[in-house]
Amino acid sequence: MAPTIRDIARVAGVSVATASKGLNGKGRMRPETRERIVQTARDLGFRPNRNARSLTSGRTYTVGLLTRNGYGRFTPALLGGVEDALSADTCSLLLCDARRDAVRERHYIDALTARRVDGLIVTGRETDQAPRVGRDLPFPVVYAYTVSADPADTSVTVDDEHGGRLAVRQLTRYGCRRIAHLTGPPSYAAVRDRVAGARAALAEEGLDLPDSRVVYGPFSEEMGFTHVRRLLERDPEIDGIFCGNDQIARGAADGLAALGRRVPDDVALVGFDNWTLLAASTRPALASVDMNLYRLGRVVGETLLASIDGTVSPGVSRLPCSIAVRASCPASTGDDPVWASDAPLVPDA
Amino acid sequence: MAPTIRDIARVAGVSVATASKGLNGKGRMRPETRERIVQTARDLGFRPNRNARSLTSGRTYTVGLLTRNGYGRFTPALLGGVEDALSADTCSLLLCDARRDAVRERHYIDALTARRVDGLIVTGRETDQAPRVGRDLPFPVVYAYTVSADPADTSVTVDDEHGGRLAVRQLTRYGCRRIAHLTGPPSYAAVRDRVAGARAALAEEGLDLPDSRVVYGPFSEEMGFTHVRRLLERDPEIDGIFCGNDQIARGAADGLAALGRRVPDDVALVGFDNWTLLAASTRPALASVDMNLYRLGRVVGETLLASIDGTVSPGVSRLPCSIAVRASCPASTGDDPVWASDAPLVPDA
DNA sequence: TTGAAAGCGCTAACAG
DNA sequence: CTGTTAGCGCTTTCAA
Repeated sequence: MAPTIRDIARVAGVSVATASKGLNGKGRMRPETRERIVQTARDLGFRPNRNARSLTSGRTYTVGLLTRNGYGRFTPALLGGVEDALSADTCSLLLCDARRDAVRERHYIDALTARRVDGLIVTGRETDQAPRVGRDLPFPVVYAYTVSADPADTSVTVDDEHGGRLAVRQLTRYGCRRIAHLTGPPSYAAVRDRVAGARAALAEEGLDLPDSRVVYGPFSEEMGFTHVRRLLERDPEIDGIFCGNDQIARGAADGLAALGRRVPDDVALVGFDNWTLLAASTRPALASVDMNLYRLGRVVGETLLASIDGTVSPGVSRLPCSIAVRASCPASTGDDPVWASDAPLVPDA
Repeated sequence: MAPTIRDIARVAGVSVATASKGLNGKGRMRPETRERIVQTARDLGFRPNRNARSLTSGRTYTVGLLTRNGYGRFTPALLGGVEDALSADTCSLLLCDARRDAVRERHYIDALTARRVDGLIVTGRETDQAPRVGRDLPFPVVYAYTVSADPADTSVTVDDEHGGRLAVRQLTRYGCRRIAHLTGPPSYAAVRDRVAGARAALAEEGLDLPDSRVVYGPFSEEMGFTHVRRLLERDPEIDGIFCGNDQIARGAADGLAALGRRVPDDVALVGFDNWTLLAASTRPALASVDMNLYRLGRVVGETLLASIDGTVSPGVSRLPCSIAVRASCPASTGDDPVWASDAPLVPDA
């Protein structure tokens, strides 16, 4: 059995209360007494039972992380940020995966409640609004990446519109004038937001993105490969393509190569996600918008800690993206591309 | 404040002890009393405090998951399996990422000890032997994927040698006779084991894999792309390549295309990892060895539960791989490829 | 069938 | 400066 504070007290020849104070640096006592207590604890390998402590303190220093639909490619970076933010307050993370199942989700909420978590982070694979996780929960909740449908909740997500802007700006700075967009299903809020951002950035330059140059499809290489050909057949003047994610961009790069078009000289390419594994392996390497998920995680963690402290900040906040410049759309000279100062400490998969 | 069992007792008009028994279905009591207690608990939204309960029961129904070097591509599937296995015992997962830092690791071990976890799973990105996580820990530990250097510990990992065998068998069944191997750095145990498996399977057919046809390099597309060319220049008779992972295989596929060699007609290709996102997008789609990480996770979870129950099973156990057959090395007719019956419920990133 | 009391490991208010 | 006492929420003998 692990030693308890009573063992420490007995061996150190003091009362339990004194042992407690000694170990926690509270109260006043003779330095030698404290030293003796601490030393005894060390000798016996004493680890105070946090569960017991939380009984009186009311705080468990534990927060739940509920993912609604599995661990995706985005989860690791986010998780890293969350963990770093929480570790500032020595909070631990309790992991739950609801797997798109409302019953499972309810079950996990109950389990977390029974464990008296100090707070909860809810995450999901899409930025779309999702139903809130429950009502009148006995702890604060922060939605990460996914956004709660209830504006009274606190959500922190990515500014996809800004991402779209960045992508297009990179293309126009490189010199592209006739830009197309290959992207995912318009049912995704992220897809719609990126289109809006792209259009806004083009408008600033007096350019446009007509519907004829926007293609929606699955988020796959196949999609990029197939549609880049159709696009260029219909409109051979296209000189830049903003792709909705890196897989599409990779497919487009391969498709352009098959057509004999050079990247970026004939057609420049910008992807989205900055999924290094894919982006850096593409020939040429893909410039790509980075959602800064590590930072998102940090902000989410900090926001939750603030909520636990009672500082409430309801509503949706959207964090800006940055762009990783690579050969598929190099920086124009003398122009500083926006690039995250806080690069992820956690490399992506 | 959340209602306590005292509130239930008071409202239901019984003693705390009776309330406890009533809620837990223990002891004997008049059915109507029990019903009243349960109903009261429901009405007040009572959630028994598990931390308080664990004080007396000694079990926290919480296990730690310590990853030694970040969440990789392999983590999600493994995690899913672990979670499923543990949820059978309603255990929760406490997540920690040591980030290759011994101090961090020690810190997390202490934190988990203070939380009185019932057990610990240690995982890492490589199958290589790694130093054990600590000695005389007050809970059982199971190493997952990574293997503890101490044979007295319990480790569950992948049978890479078997994976190598499967890959080569797929190639020879398709008809390949002159096989080469493009793989990662030989410093990885996985790399060495796969080579050994490949050689063993070839020997069974009276074939061999001379050193001249084995190329070690980084686990990257670049590597596959570059070296497939060199390999075929030196030895144009090669008709099958076993690649150490899917990235290398993808690079090799692209390289072969650039050389004008058809896959699989001229050269068949088998990858490793069955990373669907990559393998299915390659043209042609990649046949690939699957490590069944979801199942590994399940077995790890079950092993840990067994250890907690006192059933000790020290040593290293290695789970077999399976192979996902795709166009780059199709199945020969009438031959049943080995394919996992327990496909991952958790799709990969 | 029910309840009083003790105790799990720890903290905190109050005396000594 | 140190110890006694009470109590956090729950379980578990043991009496009534």
